[in-house]
Amino acid sequence: MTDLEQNRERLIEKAGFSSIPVICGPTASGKTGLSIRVAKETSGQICCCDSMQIYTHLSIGTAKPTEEEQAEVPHHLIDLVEPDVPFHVASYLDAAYAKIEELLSQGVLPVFCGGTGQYVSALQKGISFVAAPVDHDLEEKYWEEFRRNGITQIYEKLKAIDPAAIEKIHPNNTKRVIHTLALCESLGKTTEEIHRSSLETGPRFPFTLFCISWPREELYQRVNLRVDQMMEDGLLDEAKWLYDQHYETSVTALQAIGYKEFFPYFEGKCELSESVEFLKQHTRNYAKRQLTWFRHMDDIHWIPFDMLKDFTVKSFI
RNA sequence: GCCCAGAUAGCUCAGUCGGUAGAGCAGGGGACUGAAAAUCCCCGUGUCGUUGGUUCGAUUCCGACUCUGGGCA
Repeated sequence: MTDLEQNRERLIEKAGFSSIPVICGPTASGKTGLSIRVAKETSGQICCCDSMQIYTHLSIGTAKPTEEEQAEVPHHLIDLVEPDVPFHVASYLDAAYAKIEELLSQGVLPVFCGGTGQYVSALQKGISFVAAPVDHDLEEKYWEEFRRNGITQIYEKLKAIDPAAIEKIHPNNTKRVIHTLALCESLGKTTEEIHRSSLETGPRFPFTLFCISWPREELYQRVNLRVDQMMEDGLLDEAKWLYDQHYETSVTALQAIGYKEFFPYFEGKCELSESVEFLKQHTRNYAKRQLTWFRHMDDIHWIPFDMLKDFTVKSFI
């Protein structure tokens, strides 16, 4: 019996459902509200699946569930680390699997909710990341080389040790070229070998994915309105706080949409209204990229916006 | 009222020494195995303001008109 089958039986026995629901959707699609309803319907608790809500202090801009929402249903996998602590998919998976175990031991169904396609996908596919992290110095060495000589030699080097990887990575994608090269060198394997072994164990738990869908125009309107609401809720102070930390530029939290857009304003380089427009713009762009992830995921159930209020999860899980 | 500069893609603008045009952004599509709210790839027909003239041919040159900036009264 595989891990997946065993865990499915445990899930049924402990929580009364045969799979873990995952509420996906682009930003501002209504995931939080739906996940709370699903959690209530199943007496479950919510596990966030979001690469920015895991940071403390970043709350308004990341659309983290509010205190009131968290009071309705317990939320997990948010506020895991300070904004300057490195965090990534592998760290997320460790935390997620631990939390699932914890909830199951209490007989509680985890209800996942989030918009980070990479995290959702890693859960769904059951990707195992090897414990040894990539040699940071090695990666830094290649960045240094890139700054001196450009990407060509680095790209050729990757081509020599992993010709198949080249097929999938565009030379302009510096970040990925360098990371892949450092990864292959650190592990002494090709990406194909790394991918194969990462999928050997298969999915740990059965997940059932849902995605909320809106007509594009309406979704963008919702994004614009939500940004205005965030401003009323005090986003600017939160962004100022982050700015004032003067973290190193490599800190991931500084990439969060809803913060970086205000930095030029704090530096007197643009008007506040311009920052707000950029923020709306970037959020819309992001929503589109999220949809690309979800559209191409296997076995995902689409919930049209006008079916949202009648949606119940029981028949699916 | 006069003078000057503009008017070209949804926006900002480039360009065509006369042979019907292209960048950035926006928008659309896509990729994604330790930064992923990141990073990267692909997609450009639009009465070239209106109207006369010159010309085989005008978005391009010339005139008038309209509108928008700026200046002078």
